[in-house]
Amino acid sequence: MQITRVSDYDSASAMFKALANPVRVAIVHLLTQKERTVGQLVTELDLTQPLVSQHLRVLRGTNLVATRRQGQEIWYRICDSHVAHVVGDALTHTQEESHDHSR
Amino acid sequence: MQITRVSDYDSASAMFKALANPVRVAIVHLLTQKERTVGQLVTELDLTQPLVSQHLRVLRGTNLVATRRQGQEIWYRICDSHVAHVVGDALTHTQEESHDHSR
DNA sequence: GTTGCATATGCAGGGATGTGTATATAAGAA
DNA sequence: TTCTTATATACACATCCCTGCATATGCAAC
Repeated sequence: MQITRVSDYDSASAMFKALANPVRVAIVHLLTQKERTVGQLVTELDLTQPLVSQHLRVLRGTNLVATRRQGQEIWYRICDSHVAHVVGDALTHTQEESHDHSR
Repeated sequence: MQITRVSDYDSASAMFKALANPVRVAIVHLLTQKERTVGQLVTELDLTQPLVSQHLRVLRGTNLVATRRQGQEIWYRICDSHVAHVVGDALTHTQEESHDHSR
C-alpha cells in the first residue's frame, strides 16, 4: 500500500512517550526481572514515593504495567512480553552505540 | 546487584523520547522497509517538508537513522536492526492491546 | 555569476511534561 | 474510633516539545 497515515502510529508513539523518561525505563527494567511493590521500587531507585507513584501512573495509563493489591501493598508487574522486548532491544541498541567509536 | 542508578537509563530513554511522536515512528517504520529521500517521505506522509526535516533531525541526533547524499538528494536509512526490532515490537504490542477486550 | 530544486535551520506561540511539597485515600492494628 | 503504614493525587512552577511559517544552505545546470 502507498498511503501511510501518521495517525496509525499514535498508539505506538504513546507507548514510546511513556518510556521517554529514565525513571520509567528503570522501573520497567526492574519489573522485567520480577514484580515489586511501590516501596521496593522507592528503595531500589532511591527516589521519593510520590515521584515513583507519578511515574507508575503513567505506565499504568498506557497499559505497560499491571497491578494487584495484597493487603496494603500494591504489586506491580510488566503487562506482556513485548514490553520487555522493547526495553531489552533499546538497551542493547544504546549499549552497542556507546561502544561504537568508528563514526 | 542491589543498586540501580536511574542515570544508567538516560540513553535508552533518549531513544524512546526520539520515538515519542507519531510522525517519527511513521518515518522509522517506512525506513525499516527501504531507504528513502526526504522528498519521498514528504509525499508518502503528506506533511510539509520543514516538518519532516525537523523530525529527521531528531532521529539523526539520536543515531536512529543515517544518511548518504547523492546529488542534491539525501537518502535516509535505519541505523541498525535493533531500531527496527524496537518499533516492530511496539507496533505488535499496541495492536494486540487494541484487540484485547478482556480486561 | 544566476536560476531552480532539495533539504536544513531559525523563531515564536501554545501546549505538554517533570518533579517538589503538601495532602488525600485505603488497609490493617489496637 | 485513632494510629500507622502504604500508596495515590493535587497543585504549582520551570522546562521542554510540537509545529507553522519564513528563510537559509547546498548542489547541479546553465
